[in-house]
Amino acid sequence: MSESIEQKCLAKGVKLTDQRKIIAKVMSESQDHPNVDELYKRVSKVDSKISIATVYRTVKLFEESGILAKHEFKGGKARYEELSESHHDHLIDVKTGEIIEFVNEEIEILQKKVAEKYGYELVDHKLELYGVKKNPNKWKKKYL
Amino acid sequence: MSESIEQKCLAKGVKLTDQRKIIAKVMSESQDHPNVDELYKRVSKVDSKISIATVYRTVKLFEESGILAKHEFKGGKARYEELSESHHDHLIDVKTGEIIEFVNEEIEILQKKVAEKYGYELVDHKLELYGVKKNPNKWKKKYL
DNA sequence: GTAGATGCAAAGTATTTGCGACAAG
DNA sequence: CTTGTCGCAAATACTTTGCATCTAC
Repeated sequence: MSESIEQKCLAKGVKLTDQRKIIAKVMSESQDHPNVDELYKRVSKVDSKISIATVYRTVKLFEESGILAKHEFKGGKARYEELSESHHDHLIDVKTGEIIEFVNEEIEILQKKVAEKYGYELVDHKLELYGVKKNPNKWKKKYL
Repeated sequence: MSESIEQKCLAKGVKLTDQRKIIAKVMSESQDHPNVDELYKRVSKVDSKISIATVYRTVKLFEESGILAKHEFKGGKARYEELSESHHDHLIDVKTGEIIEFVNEEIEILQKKVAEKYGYELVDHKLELYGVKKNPNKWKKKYL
């Protein structure tokens, strides 16, 4: 396993309070991409006295410290996930909201090239694919 | 030139009021990607009685009708642009906020492939590159 | 001990909506 | 005519902030 969020905080000089430890732990254990409300709910189960203001302040701090990634998917609330060493992008199922993480090195390279073509150094990017699940049972159509 | 926004409204059965005509015209003439506030300002110059609620309602309607594209660039307000037949993505200068439109067919194809790999049909996507302008005057560094 | 963090409630920002008056087809 | 739109102000949703208190280092 890689560095824990707590370790990252120490490394970046981010003061480790009880609240931050709890939020860090909850995020670490989250396999999905919770929004602040959802995160607040999960955190509240551990310590019900933590305020939502602290959750907002903490995710912002963690994001600025490169510990969490913030995503603003189409028409939804901001969602967060732990930033890992391996970069990935997202494929969102528009019907179910399910999120699939994927890596595509070719696209990464092409993005860099596009930026360079215009005289820019790529510092960040956002790639989101929105799709609907293909029906593998084509035969069903025959009965409609 | 391609179809005007007014023509598209007729084609889609969107009722053409004076307010919508003005908003359509202002958007057509905008070469940038205005947010609602900015659009409201421009529209107000033509008819100061138009309310911002109407501007919000109209851009939403136009977006749903496939007439305008809505963008939610990092940490900013939603911005709009006229949807043209030629799809493009955006490269955003993180220092100046300048937006460069680009087309990259290779990336488009790869995106489709990624979606297919996971059993999805791509219905939409968002690709935003964030960059800083490279300094072409490398010599400057010598004097720092 | 002190700079910075927290909880609370209030304020901010962006956007949506209820409603009576009004206008397009 | 009738259905949908407009302007207005109030409401909503999400996020930030001022302030007094508390805590990690």
